Amino acid sequence: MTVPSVSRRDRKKAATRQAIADAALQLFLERGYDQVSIRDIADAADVSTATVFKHFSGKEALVFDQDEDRESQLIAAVRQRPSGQSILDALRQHVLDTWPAIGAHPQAAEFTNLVNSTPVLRAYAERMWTRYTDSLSAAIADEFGVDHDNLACVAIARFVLEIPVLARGRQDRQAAVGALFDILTHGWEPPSKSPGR
Amino acid sequence: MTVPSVSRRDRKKAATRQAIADAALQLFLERGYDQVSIRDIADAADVSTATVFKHFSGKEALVFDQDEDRESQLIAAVRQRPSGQSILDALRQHVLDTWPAIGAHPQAAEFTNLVNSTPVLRAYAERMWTRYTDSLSAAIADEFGVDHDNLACVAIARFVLEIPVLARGRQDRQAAVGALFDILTHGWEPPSKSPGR
DNA sequence: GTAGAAAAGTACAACGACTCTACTTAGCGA
DNA sequence: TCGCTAAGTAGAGTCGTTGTACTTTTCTAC
Repeated sequence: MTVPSVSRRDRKKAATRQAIADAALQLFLERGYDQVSIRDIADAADVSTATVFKHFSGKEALVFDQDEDRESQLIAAVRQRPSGQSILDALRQHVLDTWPAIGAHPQAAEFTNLVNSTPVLRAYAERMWTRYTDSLSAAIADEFGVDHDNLACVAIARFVLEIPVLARGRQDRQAAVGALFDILTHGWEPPSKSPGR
Repeated sequence: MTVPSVSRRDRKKAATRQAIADAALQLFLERGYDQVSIRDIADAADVSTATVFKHFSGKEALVFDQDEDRESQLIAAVRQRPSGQSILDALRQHVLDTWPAIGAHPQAAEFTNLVNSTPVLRAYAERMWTRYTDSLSAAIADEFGVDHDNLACVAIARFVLEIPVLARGRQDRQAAVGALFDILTHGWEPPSKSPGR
């Protein structure tokens, strides 16, 4: 797939990064996040601790390796949506489309468990999404020709970005995403008792 | 006002806590959050660093001193609402009622500026609210007799708790809170161009 | 009042995340 | 072949935070 690395240097750099990420993930899954120090990871990957921080901004970033460019995809989904489609529908479709890939990991279950059972990782994961509130709301505001800090735009951006967080861990994520977008589209309705969970 | 401290010990304890919080706030406002170490604060308050952590769970908690018991108030607003009032209306009223007190600080402007210009503090402030998602959603679910992890209940709890975050820094917070609750009640509507900001 | 429990505070050492500086090494381009 | 640059290393240092063992203060019960 994506192998734009031409030079040997870039290849080696990527290899080092990968070695660190792999070592980190394995150790985290084995012992738990708090029971693994940066030094442990550096030793396992056979690099110095300084090198770890050359590749990753902090310990939490080691867990969420391929953070990718969610931001640009998000903006594109709004800007390049089919004419006539509402922004909320475009975002709903985008979330439904790009999401299965994330759960396709080999050790998805253990990984989810690791994140959910480590408070600092839960917090980091939530921030990964809400970090894009500003750029998403700016894109939405542009579509309507209003100020970037328009309250309705900031609000819907934030609410939409909460949806992945809320849907995580649900048995039927597709249905959950749909229900959450319905709340934003039509307003909240009290739950019905019978269908339960 | 609230002076339930009877014993001298409790009074002294509260005094040292206050001394630490005061010293911390002053230093933070003077130099900025990152330019002040725990040792600086401890020295200014004439206590040891260990004492600082006896009173506050971490450096960020020094900024948000009177965190109070927002949680119990929130639950009470749902549980003890007037009969016939919807949960969303009860929460809207609760937010509108209990909020002016927070902005009544003497150095409110500088304080807001401090928080907004320090990423770690922004993150902490957001988490202060969303931390109560679980208990609020449980209370809401109880009102309807559904499971605690009912999606609609978790979602509305989370969205409501985002409202204070979204309304912070707005010129007319009351109006902002109202508009945000309207989104949750009736669904999102695209912004109109003319009224602008 | 005084003894002793209980809590607040201190000094000090330690750990882990992270940064900085100066140095070495390896790939790249001429 | 000769630098230039970027990757990596070693090692010391800062800072937040915790744990341990000790002193001081206050409360309580005799």
